[in-house]
Amino acid sequence: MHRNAGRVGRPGYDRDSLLQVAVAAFNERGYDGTGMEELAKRLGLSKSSIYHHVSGKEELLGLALGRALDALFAVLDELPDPDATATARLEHVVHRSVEVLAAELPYVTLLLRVRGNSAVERHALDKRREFDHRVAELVTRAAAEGGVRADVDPHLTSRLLFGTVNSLVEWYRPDGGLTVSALADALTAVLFDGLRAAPARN
Amino acid sequence: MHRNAGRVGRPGYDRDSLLQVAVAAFNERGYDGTGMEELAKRLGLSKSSIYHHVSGKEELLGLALGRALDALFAVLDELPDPDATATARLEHVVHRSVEVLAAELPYVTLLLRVRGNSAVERHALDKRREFDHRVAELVTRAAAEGGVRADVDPHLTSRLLFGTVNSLVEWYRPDGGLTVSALADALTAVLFDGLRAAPARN
DNA sequence: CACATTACCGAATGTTCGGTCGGTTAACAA
DNA sequence: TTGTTAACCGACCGAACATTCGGTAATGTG
Repeated sequence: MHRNAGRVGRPGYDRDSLLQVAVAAFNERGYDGTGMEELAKRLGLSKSSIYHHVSGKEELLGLALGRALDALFAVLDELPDPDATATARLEHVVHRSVEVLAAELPYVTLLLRVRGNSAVERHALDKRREFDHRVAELVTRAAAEGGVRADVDPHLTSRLLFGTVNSLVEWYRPDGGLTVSALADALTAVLFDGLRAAPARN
Repeated sequence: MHRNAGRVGRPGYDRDSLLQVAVAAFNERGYDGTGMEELAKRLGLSKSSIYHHVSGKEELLGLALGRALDALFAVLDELPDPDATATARLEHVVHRSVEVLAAELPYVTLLLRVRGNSAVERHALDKRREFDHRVAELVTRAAAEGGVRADVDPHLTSRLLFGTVNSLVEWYRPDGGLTVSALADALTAVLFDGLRAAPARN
């Protein structure tokens, strides 16, 4: 829990392990519903000691949201196979997003609950909109090349797609016997080939 | 806004229109992030006047959650065509849930964000679990009769299904040019027949 | 051992929170 | 106009809130 080995001075928390505990609390009680007292109790620290590590509650939130956003944008920036169709690339982005969501579950969970009550939150919302926009572009290209059904608007498709992906944070727990890759496979299978489909046909 | 015509005494808010304003505020800033002062400002009332209509903030929440839950459970209790397959019934429940979600959007939105910080919230969570359980049963029966792909676990299917439906509250707005029935049709089409599918084949 | 460095704590700050209370104001009915 | 009913308000309360500050405790290093 306390992991700052190899440094000078009295040992104790580093920012990352502190952040981990804080984010867990934020996710359980909500950011506004979590007091610094509650964080202190979980950390086994006094309230005032937290301010030695971070400037305040809001910085904790900012660090968490930044981590989630970085991980998600990294998926979009993975350089695609130059020969791949937009449809294949879309499928890849969905698949990888599920993996990232699972790997950074608490941070992404917090990100998806932000409402815009402060500058930090509004910045995160802006970034999310940028992400959505880039996915919608990809869907549009996939629809144009005929890889995705034409009777549904690409923007709607994009929202359904990532609505489903994002909804995973509401129930998925990595220790529940369902592996990340199995989950990602099932999700892409259902979304791309349908619930009614016989074993896939790609 | 003030609608209590035909009664005796000084006119003013009734509980329903008050609730409507409160729930809108809760959805914008979060329940914990919304103070009674903020509610008073939106209502054009003083803080203390709110307590003339409801016992407190928590009753407001309880009324809203109850309304959402009643609407959702009513869908499950709609008596099915006795000849219908479980698959058809499942599709109907999904379709109707989208309609209810749209009709009671602010209340359902609030319901889906509850974290369990109080007795009222925990009761709502219990009810939601009951709802999920009844849907999962339906999926299991649909899978048993071969109407739904067998290579995905029914519980997972159920979660993906309602994950997608519930994610609508994050973006759907009834005034956005997309009608409820068009939305429900697109959603059921994508989920049951897949994103890749040519026009349906049921 | 002493020194620098880092981690931590108790007590207090001003502010905001949800909620209470006694009294006033506006409507309708008689 | 008077009585009844319901709606509303300003002032206030204790508790919880995030944050500050002066000081103390534990470590690695010389």
